[in-house]
Amino acid sequence: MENRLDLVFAALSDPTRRAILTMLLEDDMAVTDVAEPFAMSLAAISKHLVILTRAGLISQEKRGRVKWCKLEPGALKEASVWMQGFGQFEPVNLDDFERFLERELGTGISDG
Amino acid sequence: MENRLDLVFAALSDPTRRAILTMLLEDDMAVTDVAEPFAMSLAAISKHLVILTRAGLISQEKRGRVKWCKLEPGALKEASVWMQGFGQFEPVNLDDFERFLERELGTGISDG
DNA sequence: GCCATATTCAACCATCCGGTTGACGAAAAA
DNA sequence: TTTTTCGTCAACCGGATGGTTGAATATGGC
Repeated sequence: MENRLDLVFAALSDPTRRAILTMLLEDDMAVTDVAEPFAMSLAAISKHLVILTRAGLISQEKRGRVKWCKLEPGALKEASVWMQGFGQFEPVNLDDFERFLERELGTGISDG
Repeated sequence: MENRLDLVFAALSDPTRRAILTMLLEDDMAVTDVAEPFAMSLAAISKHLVILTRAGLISQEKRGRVKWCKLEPGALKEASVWMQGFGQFEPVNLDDFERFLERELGTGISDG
């Protein structure tokens, strides 16, 4: 009886996966290119992408032999709704977000 | 090298823990009272509360032999900021939230 | 046809997670 | 002081998670 919210939050709990989402904000990417900055095997990244896909956070489309990964930010909405119910947070500005991105990018990525 | 965000999202990925947070929205509660509606042991709930505490989502204060649990919604803010960066979601209304609460309360709680 | 590239699959490993039970310690009640 | 209540601890269990390596499966290029 696994909830969509379970899958989304579990997917977000890993810094590698959050970093992948962040990269995909920029543009769609092939699996190999997603894997490039990380100090782990392609197979490991492939598994992370499965988890993100199952959570609905990304979609993957194969064109030729290349599988493209695309961010699906809508899946975050449900989780965002859930969270905001607790804090009645004011709308967030993007400067805050960028600050967090910087901290995120400092962790979980080996080079780049 | 565990990130605060890791802990918060991991804590939120379990429906029992989300239900506990929802209960604490109402009021502070003793550990035994938190455990009461769930079909699992007190020890299991105690572990969940440790995880929520480490994530900063609740605080616990012992008065006499009773340990009180208190919601700390501020810990959600960082995670909320992170998430909103992806979707530029419009501010959420509380009707949406209540709808999700109903779905949440249908899972993970045995009676009540 | 043959080789290289892109990605996944399968097996394996160590660790973590969510639950159990039973023992324990501390505080309140009798 | 004895007993009950509150909550955690310790040991254990099965299954999930995050990583590895090597083989397998497409697809594209020469």
